[in-house]
Amino acid sequence: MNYLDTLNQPQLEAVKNTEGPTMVIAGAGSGKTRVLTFRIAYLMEQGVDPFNILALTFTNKAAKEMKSRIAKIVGDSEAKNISMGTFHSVFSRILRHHSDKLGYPSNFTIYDTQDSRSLLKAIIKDLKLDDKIYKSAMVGSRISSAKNNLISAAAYQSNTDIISEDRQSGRPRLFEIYKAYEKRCFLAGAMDFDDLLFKTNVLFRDHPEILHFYQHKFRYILVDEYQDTNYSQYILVKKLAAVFQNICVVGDDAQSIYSFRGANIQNILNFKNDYPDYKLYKLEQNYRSSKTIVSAANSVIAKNKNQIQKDVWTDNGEGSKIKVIRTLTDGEEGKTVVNHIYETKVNQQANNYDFAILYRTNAQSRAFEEHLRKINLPYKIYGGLSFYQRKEIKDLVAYYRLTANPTDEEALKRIINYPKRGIGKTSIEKVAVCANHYGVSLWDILSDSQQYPCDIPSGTRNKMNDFITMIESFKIELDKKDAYELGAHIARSSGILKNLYDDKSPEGVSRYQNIEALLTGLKEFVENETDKDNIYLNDFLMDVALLTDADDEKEEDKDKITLMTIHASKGLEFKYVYVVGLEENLFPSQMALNSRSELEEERRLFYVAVTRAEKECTLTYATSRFKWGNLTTAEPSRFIEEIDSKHLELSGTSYKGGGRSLNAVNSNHKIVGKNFNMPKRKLTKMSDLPNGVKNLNSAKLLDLKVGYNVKHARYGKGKVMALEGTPPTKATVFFPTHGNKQLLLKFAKLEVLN
DNA sequence: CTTGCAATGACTGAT
DNA sequence: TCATTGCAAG
Repeated sequence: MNYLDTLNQPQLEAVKNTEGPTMVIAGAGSGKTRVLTFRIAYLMEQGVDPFNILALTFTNKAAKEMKSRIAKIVGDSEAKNISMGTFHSVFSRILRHHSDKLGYPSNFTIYDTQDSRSLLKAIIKDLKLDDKIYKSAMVGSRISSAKNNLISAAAYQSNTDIISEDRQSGRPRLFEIYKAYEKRCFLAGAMDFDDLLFKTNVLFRDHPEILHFYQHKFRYILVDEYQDTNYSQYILVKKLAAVFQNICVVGDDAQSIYSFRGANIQNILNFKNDYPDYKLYKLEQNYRSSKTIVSAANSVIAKNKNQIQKDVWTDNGEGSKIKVIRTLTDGEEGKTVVNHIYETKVNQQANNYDFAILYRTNAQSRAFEEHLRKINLPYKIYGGLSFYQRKEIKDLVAYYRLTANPTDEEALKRIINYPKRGIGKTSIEKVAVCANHYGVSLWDILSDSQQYPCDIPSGTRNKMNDFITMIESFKIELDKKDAYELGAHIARSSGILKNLYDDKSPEGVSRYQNIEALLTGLKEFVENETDKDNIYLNDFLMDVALLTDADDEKEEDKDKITLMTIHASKGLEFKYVYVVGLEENLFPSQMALNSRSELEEERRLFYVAVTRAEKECTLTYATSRFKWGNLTTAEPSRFIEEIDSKHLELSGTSYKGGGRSLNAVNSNHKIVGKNFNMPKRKLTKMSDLPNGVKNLNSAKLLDLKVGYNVKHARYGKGKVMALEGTPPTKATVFFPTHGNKQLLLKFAKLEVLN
């Protein structure tokens, strides 16, 4: 069957009308990704060269998936030539080609948020400003939003509105910080996330021939999640599309949830002004969710004033009502949701990957983790501290970064005394003062003491020289050894591996394992890249700053329950969705209660959350919750009341059996029910669990039945004779060599052989 | 310069 | 609650 036959009328038209400006307004679950994918495949079938296609997606993962789907239609070798990825990754690649035009090295470093904050702190200190008033996070977001609006440090300083804003907020010297930050980043050969877009704009502005080249290269441009683009991104797209105007933007104004990082919902609303002869397609049929869910979501989003008129509907079944569950504490919320998941899993024969727990803030994940661990349900947390943000990983990567780009100030500061080599704070401070004085990088001061004399005691000077020599010895290998060889060499020679190996604490062991994992990743990276003969460390560094956990999902992580923020869940779908922490001041967030527009964004966020669900959506809240260590009381979120009450489960069976009392909601949806009487069970603290228990084939353990053959690390093979508890927590296992043994499943690390 | 303990402030969201 | 920062003592 032709893939086009699977599309409905508006989808098909959106795919086949390939020429000229096009806007696709795609309601939640309306097959937006399919349209994008098929449109690209169709373009190629019409003879368009993949080199001429640019597709900007919201995550690297989305790009990867889309590419492989396109490859299935048009073939691998063709698909891989499409320029597809996030704004940041696509434009960082372009910048690497032309960085000399901006005075940057081609292997410039990408500073992540941590690096950027740390540099800001240093600058605030240098300028002798009060770090209580000039908080790095505050200053950082101010600079970020300036960049996203294409305002350079110089422009910032001469913008009277901005300057008076800063004066009024008591931070008149903010522009000085911005100036110093811009300069220090440049000296370090580093760009932050916003620079990747900002500098590309500068490149296109100052070098028309380069812009011209890309305007003609990218004859067909597609932008996903257009509602979440900021001004900087908007201008980039507009410039690139100016010649051929074959621009197709896809989005949903109702799902615009990133205004905090500069996204401008007006971009989608103004498309018609930018391209008056544009074609508009509306995808309104939802294929994802039940009627109840679609209708409930619609009833909520209708409360927003500012939106493009559309009518999302579905042919799917009615589905079950949306459950609202009240609990007394956040801990109980965790337990209730996890038990609910367990029962649904058993009753509906569902997979782990069918479930998602969505929350407003990362800090909420804890209670759920704790209970999921307790009954051995495998889960995966997205967001929060990603693998690449862990200290030990950042340390090793800092060695790589410094090797590739010695002027990288943040990398240098991070590792010059790690592992300890006797170069302390005061010495580094001295070097920093010198660097400022000469207007060069820290590395220049360290490596050229003749040209940049700096009063440092000879003992310390020697240690510094040793460090410099070491980094330089790595540098020589940059294009001799491949990424894995050099990476492993650095890990060994720097002393990091030994340092962590000697640390026998549980944290130390896990750090060592993480380093090993990074090296394994490097190896895979080298082996998977088949296009080139050799993969060097630079290739790896190129986008390591842009990688997130979601981007390299491991095979063993596939069948796990998903825990993530609602922001991170955009574009995903799950059979069973739990939206938790529905409390005033949490969701909607306290910070969003000041203005209508902020509250509307929270509401869109809630809309996104509910529309992730296919079959069932459950809303929970706790009447009290720990915040910063003390208990605070909470009111249910206004969003619960905003759902048309006919879709809510007012009372009844959200639980089966156990004779527990059920939550009840009266017709005014004031929640009057009692909390559950939870089965009493000794609680095990997370810290009590042995290392590595978390992921240990717990999926299989759940389904353990009497008669199964299992394997125990010490006793060998055995047979399950009896089980206790639902879910099973304890098992009696007969081992031919040791007889009957009572085992706690949590600890026994049984391997299921059936 | 390093170590260990007390004080402190952070919880929106993320490429 | 937890992780980072500041300070005093070795």
